[in-house]
Amino acid sequence: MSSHWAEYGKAENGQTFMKKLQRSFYDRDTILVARELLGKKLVHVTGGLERSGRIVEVEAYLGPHDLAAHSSRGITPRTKTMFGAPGYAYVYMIYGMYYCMNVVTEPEGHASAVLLRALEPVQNVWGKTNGPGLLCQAMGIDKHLNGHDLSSENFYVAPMTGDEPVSIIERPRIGVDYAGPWASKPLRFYMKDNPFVSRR
DNA sequence: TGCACGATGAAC
DNA sequence: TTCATCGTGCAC
Repeated sequence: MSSHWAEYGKAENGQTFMKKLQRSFYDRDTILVARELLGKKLVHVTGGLERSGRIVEVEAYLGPHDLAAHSSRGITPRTKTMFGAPGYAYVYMIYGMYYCMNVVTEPEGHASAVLLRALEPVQNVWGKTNGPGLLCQAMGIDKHLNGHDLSSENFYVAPMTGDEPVSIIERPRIGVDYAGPWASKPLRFYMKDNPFVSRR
């Protein structure tokens, strides 16, 4: 795990005061990445304001063969990011009023991703974060961040030391009833008893 | 060029 | 259970 942490932000005395996940973290099995994202911290810096939240709920979308995944319809202008390299944000508009944020996983062309569904507020987050649309709203995430590199300085995921999830619950994904046999697969993961998950 | 429908959230 | 609201994908 620690090999996926990139140190940055060296102080003048040589001390490292921050770490973040690097591309190798995302370039692995999607279910593994999804589970390991639980407990990590999503950070977004805009206009000098650093907002962050602990990831407490995610969903895995495995690739074109996964009928619930956007990539199952092939490469389109929207899904282009999902077909790209790992470690980039896939952000899209849903229902004409909300944005959803994913993290692209596995090697380029694999077209898999992890949807971030809920956060526990950590810093400078005021609105609700218990749902994919709400967390984007509260974190100031919108379409201009689609395709954004998550190893960048203003938008990334970092470990929260000594804050690993105790127990992970697996359930079918939300809102994918149309996906036939893929609708019931347990690809939604959340931290047991966490009050910030979108649904129980 | 038109149209049905969402990886949602909130109200009733 | 219904509705707001509009980009996307696919039919015509």
